[in-house]
Amino acid sequence: MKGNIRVRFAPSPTGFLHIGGLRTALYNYLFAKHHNGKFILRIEDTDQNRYVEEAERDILDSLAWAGIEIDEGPHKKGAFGPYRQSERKDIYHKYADELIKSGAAYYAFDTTEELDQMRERLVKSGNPSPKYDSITRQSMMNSLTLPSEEVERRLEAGDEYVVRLKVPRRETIRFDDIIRGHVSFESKGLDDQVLLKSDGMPTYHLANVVDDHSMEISHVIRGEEWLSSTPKHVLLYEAFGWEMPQMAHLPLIMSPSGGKLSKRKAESDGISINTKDYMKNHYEPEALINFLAYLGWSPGDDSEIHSMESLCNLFTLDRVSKGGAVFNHKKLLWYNENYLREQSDHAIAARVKKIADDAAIQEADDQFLEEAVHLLKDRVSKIDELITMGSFFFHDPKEYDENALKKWKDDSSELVTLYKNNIVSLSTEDFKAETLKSHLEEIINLQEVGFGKLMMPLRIAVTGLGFGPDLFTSMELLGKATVLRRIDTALEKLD
RNA sequence: GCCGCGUUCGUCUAGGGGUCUAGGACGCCGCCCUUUCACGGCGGUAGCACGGGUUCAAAUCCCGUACGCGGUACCA
Repeated sequence: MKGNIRVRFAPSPTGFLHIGGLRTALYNYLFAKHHNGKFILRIEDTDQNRYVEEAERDILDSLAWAGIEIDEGPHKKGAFGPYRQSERKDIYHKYADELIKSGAAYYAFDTTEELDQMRERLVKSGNPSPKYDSITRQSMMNSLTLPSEEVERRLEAGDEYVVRLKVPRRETIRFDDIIRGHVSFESKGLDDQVLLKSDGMPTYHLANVVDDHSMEISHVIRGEEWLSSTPKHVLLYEAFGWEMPQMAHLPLIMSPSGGKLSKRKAESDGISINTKDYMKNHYEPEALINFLAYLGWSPGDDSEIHSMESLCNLFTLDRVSKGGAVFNHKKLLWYNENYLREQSDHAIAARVKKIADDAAIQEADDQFLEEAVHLLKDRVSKIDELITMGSFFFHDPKEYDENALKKWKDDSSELVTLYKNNIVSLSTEDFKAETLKSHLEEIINLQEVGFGKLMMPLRIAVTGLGFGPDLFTSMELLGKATVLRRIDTALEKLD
């Protein structure tokens, strides 16, 4: 790849950063870094109505959490600012004027009501997709139909107007997409897209072309939902006489039940849609990134686990697939387990202290916590599960797991009592996993029952659960006093 | 409806005319390990949407059909 690679991620601040948006950002970032290029963040805040105050902050936080570093953006000055479209209004106006002068665009004065009427009229006469096109515009109020004095008068009087792109009547528009190859559209299927809105803001179409050009963007990597408006952008580049950046339209992320991963769909499928939720729910950012990278792309070998750095090295656009990819939450969890397990007990313990809102854990002895983490971490998918599963290391069971209780049989009390009597005389130094286990074996042999007959009730008594880390090691960690106390309580409550 | 883009195991994917009785991963199932739950190890399950071409040969190329998705705004 020759020249300076510059790509941009251009979200509109209308809400929290969508997981699909994060993937688009990721692909842009990987592509940029692979080619030693720049990753630019541009805020596309041209829709005043949908603007959300906290959205920009959320985008920044989410990208930072994910490990995607911004080279230029609203908070990282570069030579091509400003990076917020709302701060570039005069630039768009200048270029809109240029288009009008060259005849590629025109003023239109139609009101919303008039447009509605036009559409209604066309639908009634059997046109299922009414357009403001080369035919329709002849019967509308615009600088193509109105006498120039009238246009002049209206503009001077401050009448509301929009600027529309004058789409040629019959023309085949072709372009090459890195992912999809040759793509072509007929101009007759396009309408005279509004370029400048009556509130003075540009639409996406104008703004994105002007900005990509003036920010010297080399590659536009965006979602497939933009594919069908690309011909309009082609027309714009042609009208300006600018070279168009290379285009790459990414496949969409789909919901397990089908369709674009929308808020509604995702929720009913039990999938979180905002990056923020993954942060809040303590996913490992590396896992999300790795998972997202593989959702629509693969390096072509059998590898699965890659750090961001490694992904940067491997990523190329020609290995992006064309079809939509279904979000597979179980695979995400699998990635999460991988990244969780490769961290040291020490590091995880420190993080657990931070995220736990349990005073007993926050104040726990580091050594003790680390040992607990060690016993637990192979059994959970996410770091927060460690806290719920390991709660018994810090608190006596308040209640006993309903499912586990099924294993508390008629003879359980008797067996547990025998075991208790057996270990009660153990000294603190002898209260070790191995010893605790051999004592249990002693009892079951004596009573001629299976291992589980005693082990399960004992587990319930000590932990309140029917599953978990190795019981004997856990008892050793808990210590004699705690274990005996819990056994007594259980005997009382469950007998 | 129209326009566009897609379609390999349930899911993510490898595959670019012969090496494909289609490879890997997640999931699921089984076995081993563990006298628990997991981890781990081993094995298994399952797929080229359909129909026509082209070719000695097609998952791979072409054309249709079906299905899916996207777009069709003074939203991005």
